[in-house]
Amino acid sequence: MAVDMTYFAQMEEKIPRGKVRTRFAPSPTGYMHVGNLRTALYTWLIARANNGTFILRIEDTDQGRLVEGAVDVIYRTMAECGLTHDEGPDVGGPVAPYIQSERRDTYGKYAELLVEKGGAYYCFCEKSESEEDSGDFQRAADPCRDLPLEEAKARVAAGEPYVIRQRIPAEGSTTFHDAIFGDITVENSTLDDQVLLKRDGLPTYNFANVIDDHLMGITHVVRGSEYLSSAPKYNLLYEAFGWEVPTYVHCSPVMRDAQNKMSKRHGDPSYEDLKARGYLTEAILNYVTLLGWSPRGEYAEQEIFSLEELSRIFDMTGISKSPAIFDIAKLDHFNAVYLRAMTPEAFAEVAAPYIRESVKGDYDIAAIAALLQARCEHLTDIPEKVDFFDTLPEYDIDLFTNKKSKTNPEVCRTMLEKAIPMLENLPQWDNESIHNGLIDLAAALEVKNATLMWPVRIAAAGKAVTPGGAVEICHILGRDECLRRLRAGLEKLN
RNA sequence: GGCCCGUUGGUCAAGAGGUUAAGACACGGCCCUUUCACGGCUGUAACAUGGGUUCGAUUCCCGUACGGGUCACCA
Repeated sequence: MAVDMTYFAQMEEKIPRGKVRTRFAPSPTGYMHVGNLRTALYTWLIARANNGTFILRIEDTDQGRLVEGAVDVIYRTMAECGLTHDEGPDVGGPVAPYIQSERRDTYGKYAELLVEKGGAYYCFCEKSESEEDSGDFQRAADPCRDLPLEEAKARVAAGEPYVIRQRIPAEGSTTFHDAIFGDITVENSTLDDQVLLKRDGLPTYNFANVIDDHLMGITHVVRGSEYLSSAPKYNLLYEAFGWEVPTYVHCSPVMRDAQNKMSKRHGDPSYEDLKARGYLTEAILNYVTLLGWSPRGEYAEQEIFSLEELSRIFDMTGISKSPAIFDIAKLDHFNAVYLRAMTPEAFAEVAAPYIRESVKGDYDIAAIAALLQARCEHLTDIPEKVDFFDTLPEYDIDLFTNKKSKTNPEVCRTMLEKAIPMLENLPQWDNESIHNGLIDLAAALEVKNATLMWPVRIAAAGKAVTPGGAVEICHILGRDECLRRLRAGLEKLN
């Protein structure tokens, strides 16, 4: 059988060269795990930091695991995060198609090419499950390994079922280089003659990966460290084809605790879950980037980075070798930092829907948002904090007692008796007027500010802890509602 | 079990053969203050372990322990 070399030559010609090219190649399983997101992020950053090209490839060879709508989740998440791709199924590109199921024919051709080159062989053995864990692993001496090629081809032609296996050298060792882990050497005798092309004619994941990465001109292969052990086989494959080996960048996993990866099974949050829990995309990306990577040089002390900034300074040598435990408390901190850094207007805009969850009344939403900005770590904290605006909660008279403010029910009664007429007669109902009115009153009464402020705030809000103090709450409530509540509080004290 | 990888405070982490071993989160204290926050200051807390090499190792080498990964016609 003559192998059609023009096909391969054409494929080679299409490969773009001279620029860094990276790819994110998810299987469409329906979720963007935090670990996946981080891999996508690092992959994208490597491309951007090197003025390279970032490619999205969908690896859907496992038909059994397909999940409806899963590809959309990927597109949506990538777009939302700003991880724009230059080539992909939706935008096309010079080495299309970018969906593995549409590249099916290619793999078989390359598998046969590899057989011709001696790097693989036809295997007719039945798969055996029996000899699985027989203690120490010994590479099975496959009888088909030494079958004369002509004979093997004849059996193939006769319709006998077969797989194509990689021919691993029996002796020697293989060394490959990883950008993070350095040189790693393994004995070839510990490597398996892995299946490249399955009985059904479809490629195995490892094989499809090598073929696609080469044909797409990928220069940096970024992936999880679970593939570290199979990397030597990849190397051997590239060598057998006579192809240039890409730079490997293996990333250690994101863990939920010291011994388990983050996983959906354990209920660990995906990107979408985090969004639903009130985290900002920017905060998630910033935190996730730093989980397993740290900047060097002049940026070594910096922790807050925009994606744009990262895309300029990201340096893959800062990726760490050891696994990192995901710490939600630290994410909380990043989220809080991002919330506080927003302009009041921008914050009001994102906070409004959450405020509206519990505030239906006709209140100044922007004013409420202003109180919230420094006081929440998640947007989802908001509804509970502002629930007192619509309805004054039932509250206990004990709330009027506060040691630090030097208040007790009697004192509070006096304070409210004095505050109510003053507030009734205030010429203006704004923060400054209310503030001055109360401060002046406290001075006139010769009590500390807190002694007066405390009962006013308690009566106005009915809660021990509120976003904002007496002044702001009175203002937002409006004079009528505020006075109604203060009178009710006084009533309670009488 | 074989092979591969990893191990700096509770967490993320910087770091270098000689440092008072950064910084951030969390935690404690203080200040500010109209509650709570924000902000400011401050404190507790770490080089897994045993051998080498060296004048000197947390840093380099070897072993051990612990943890992870991998050993599919899954990806």
